[in-house]
Amino acid sequence: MAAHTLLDTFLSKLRMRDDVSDAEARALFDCASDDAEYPAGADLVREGDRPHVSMLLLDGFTTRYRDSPDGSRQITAIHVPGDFVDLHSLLIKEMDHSVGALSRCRVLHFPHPRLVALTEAHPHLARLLWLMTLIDSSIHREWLVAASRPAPEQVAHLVCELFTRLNVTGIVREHKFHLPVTQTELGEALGLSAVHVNRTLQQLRAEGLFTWQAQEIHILDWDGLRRRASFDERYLHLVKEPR
Amino acid sequence: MAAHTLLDTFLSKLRMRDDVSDAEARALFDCASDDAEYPAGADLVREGDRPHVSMLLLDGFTTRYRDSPDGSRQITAIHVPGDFVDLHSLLIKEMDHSVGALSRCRVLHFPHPRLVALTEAHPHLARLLWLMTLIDSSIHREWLVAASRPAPEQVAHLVCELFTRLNVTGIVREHKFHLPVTQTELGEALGLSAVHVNRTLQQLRAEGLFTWQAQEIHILDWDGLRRRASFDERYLHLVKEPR
DNA sequence: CGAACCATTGATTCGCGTCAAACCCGGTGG
DNA sequence: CCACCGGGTTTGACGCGAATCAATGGTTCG
Repeated sequence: MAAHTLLDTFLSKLRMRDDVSDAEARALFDCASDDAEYPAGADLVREGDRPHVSMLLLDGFTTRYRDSPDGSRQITAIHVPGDFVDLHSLLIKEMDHSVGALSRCRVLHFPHPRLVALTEAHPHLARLLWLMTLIDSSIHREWLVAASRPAPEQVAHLVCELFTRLNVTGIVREHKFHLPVTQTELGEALGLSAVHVNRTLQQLRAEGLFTWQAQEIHILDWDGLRRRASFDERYLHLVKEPR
Repeated sequence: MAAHTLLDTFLSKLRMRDDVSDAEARALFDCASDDAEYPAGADLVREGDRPHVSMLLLDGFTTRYRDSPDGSRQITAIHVPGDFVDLHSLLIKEMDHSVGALSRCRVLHFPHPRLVALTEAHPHLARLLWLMTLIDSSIHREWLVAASRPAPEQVAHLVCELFTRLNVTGIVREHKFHLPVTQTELGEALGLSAVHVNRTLQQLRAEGLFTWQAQEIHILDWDGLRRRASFDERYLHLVKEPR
């Protein structure tokens, strides 16, 4: 599949938030250069790097994370196909965290000079890219809110979020989707130990809300899960309006 | 003091990250409309609002927060003089959290239509505004990392962050600064109970790192505090370079 | 067929929440 | 001037959620 076919996923995410003219879409496509592939476990960017391209995730899953000197890792974000994984490096310049591949994944490069030129030529499109980073920020806030709630709520909330975000990409079918995240990694994202994650998953399974086996999530009771997680998708801003 | 004198604080924050031409500074100044004042405890914006202006904090302290149905409150950010408290509402449109005043505070209004025009006329300035929201995002990530560490580290880290951010504004003198935050609010920011915050503060005081009495923070041992908090200010991106 | 990784389970410990009460303070009003 | 009050701080007792330590299966893979 050609890279710019997959770019459509990103475009559709933009178009869920505002109209994007054909000219803008073309300018965006023209902005991409080559693509690259990484095996599971590889780092796409590392803390301290000064990338000269931003990467759009075409296929696979990635995390943003920070390692502590004591060996623990905190995952601060999970990215799904169609997300920009490090658009912020365009302006932040020096990475303050790393981006790692959860699965084999493919990315499309957007050289920074071209992106800068894009913001000059297409201010509206620039605002939409800005918006996408603002939504990332909103997700961070939501994780902060969730962080001080009991483990079952946290896990349920993350499942709700990923389900909702993946629904947009067409990856979900029949309330089932693949998520290449181990229980250890889930713990790193939520600030829980792998042991406790395991017990929490068992509990939620027993409640009949969803199953999570062999990296395959099956949501059995969406409304119940939403309630369990106090999930309110407004923070994802899946609303189309002039920006 | 005239409002645009205080706007200089914001300008100096921008200029710590990149050059800002006089023309750009003037365009920014012209973008402001009127100012407003709020008493401590008031909300500047509420979840669900659709503001038509963004507010620059001239004086005082504010929080971003979300209230849960069970009555608990989670503070996701603290803003200090010279910060934009809701620049993101420019593109996010519908607020997904509230902004409350920790102290009496004064803000300067920036009507959204003018800001949009600004992004069209001054792409570089637009990128700098974007950058400021990216730094907010970076702070969120740092809080996420800190959230899964023991209480004393968390508190120490927040003190380090605020000290560093306030240093830029000239509010700090002799390693002392005023911070209108109660122990309850500190708990709401860190996801700790007020009781535990109290005991944690006592412990840190006993360690001789800093004192926090009557909303006055006095840092006694900056290097020790940094070490205790594993504080690395790189995430605040206080570096000047072309953006 | 071991090595490595992941999921699972049990036992124990500990950080932190919760509940409850006392204390300290500046502000208010009789 | 003192009784009163409310918000914030402080202390103590108690219990729970989650970390830690340690060990056992299950799988995949070289």
